[in-house]
Amino acid sequence: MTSTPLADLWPTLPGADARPEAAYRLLQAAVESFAERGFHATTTRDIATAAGMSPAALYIHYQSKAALLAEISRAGHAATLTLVRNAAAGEGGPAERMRRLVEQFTAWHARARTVGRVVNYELHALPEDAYAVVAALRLDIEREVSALIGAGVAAGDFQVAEVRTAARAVTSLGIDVSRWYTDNSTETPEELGRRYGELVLRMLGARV
Amino acid sequence: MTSTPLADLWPTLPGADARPEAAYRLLQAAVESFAERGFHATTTRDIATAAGMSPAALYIHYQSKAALLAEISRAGHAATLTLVRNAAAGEGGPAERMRRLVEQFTAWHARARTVGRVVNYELHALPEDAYAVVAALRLDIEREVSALIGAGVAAGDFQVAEVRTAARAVTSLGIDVSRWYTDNSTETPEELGRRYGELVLRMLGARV
DNA sequence: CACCTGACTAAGCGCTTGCTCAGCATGCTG
DNA sequence: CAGCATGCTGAGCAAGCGCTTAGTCAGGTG
Repeated sequence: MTSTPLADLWPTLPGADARPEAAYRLLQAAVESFAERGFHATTTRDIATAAGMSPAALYIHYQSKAALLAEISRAGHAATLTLVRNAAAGEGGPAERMRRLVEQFTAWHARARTVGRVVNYELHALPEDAYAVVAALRLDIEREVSALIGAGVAAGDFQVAEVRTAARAVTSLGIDVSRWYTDNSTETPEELGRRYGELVLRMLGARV
Repeated sequence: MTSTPLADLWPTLPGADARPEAAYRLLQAAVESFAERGFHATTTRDIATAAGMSPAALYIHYQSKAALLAEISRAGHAATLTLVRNAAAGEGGPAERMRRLVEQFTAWHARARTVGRVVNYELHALPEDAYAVVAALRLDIEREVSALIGAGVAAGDFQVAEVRTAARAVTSLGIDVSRWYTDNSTETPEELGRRYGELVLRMLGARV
């Protein structure tokens, strides 16, 4: 049972970057398992069994268990950065763009919470080179949010004492959603996004 | 190198609930290791070596590796609940009490970030009975925050659409601090607490 | 038909894991 | 002094780990 929009991250249709259906099933199984039990508590047998194959088949599609994690983390971070960039670069003033950013950032972390957990809470298990790639993406995300808050302050739309602290708070709220959101949560991802958008604008001192 | 105030959680001085110095050293080593690598990536040899003994010595003081985790999680949650209760029950109106709660909650998650990480991100590794104990404490913490927000709304001091969502946001901000705060962070735990207190009051629509 | 390729499995290797146990030193008690 | 409890170690066991290897089989190509 998953509500993770994995197809958004890894195209299943034939194409340049398409991968065999078996490789896709392994990714899906790894995401669910890493999210539920963590990387180190997940065995290659868990992943392979959930994907309907023997453990050896995993190594035809991926170099190692860590390579699977690296691929999930990279794609998840890339998708998040794209989402943030699109929202921040859209139409409207800083407040309108920030509202859209928080709405989508929050909804994504609720909807794709399994990917979100792997992305945010399994960083320490990444091999060094994969971590470097991902750390750069995280920095870009943080900078994008900081820049938008800075623009709002410059325009007189926001009032914050410290831009970096405010940016931390905004991203924190979204990231932590992937930790606590469950299938039983009464709010839909979109409802939660709208409410968080409202809370964040007030937090930033926006005149609404 | 730790700035975790472990002595607050487990008394080292002689007394009713005092434990041998060796048991305390094991706790300290386990907290650091679980926080940095996670429960499953930590070996009993890691913990024992960091505490300056052989792996076998661990089992004189604790039944298992999981029992160590359970003790850390229980004590950490109990301390957090006490902190929240004291802040919420202090002097002043809802806004003043909420400011104090957020300041202390935030500062604790920055100062004791290693304990905080174990408390918030290693729940899935807890044995079932230990998890039940801890889940009850978490519910109490959430209820305490919700009640304070509810009191503020009733008094006309806060304006929030959904008390539960607002409570989630408030606790989320504090919890997530233990994920990102590091020794290199420029803000002291107390500074961060004050800034977060300010942000939260605005988020709750307090007239400040 | 023979031949090849690519996806896959059964079996298992070398190693690490959590944990146990026999034995040793220390220091308290009668 | 003997006797014993306490805190600990060195050695190592059974189980489970990530990953490899040899081989199977379906399907495409000449």
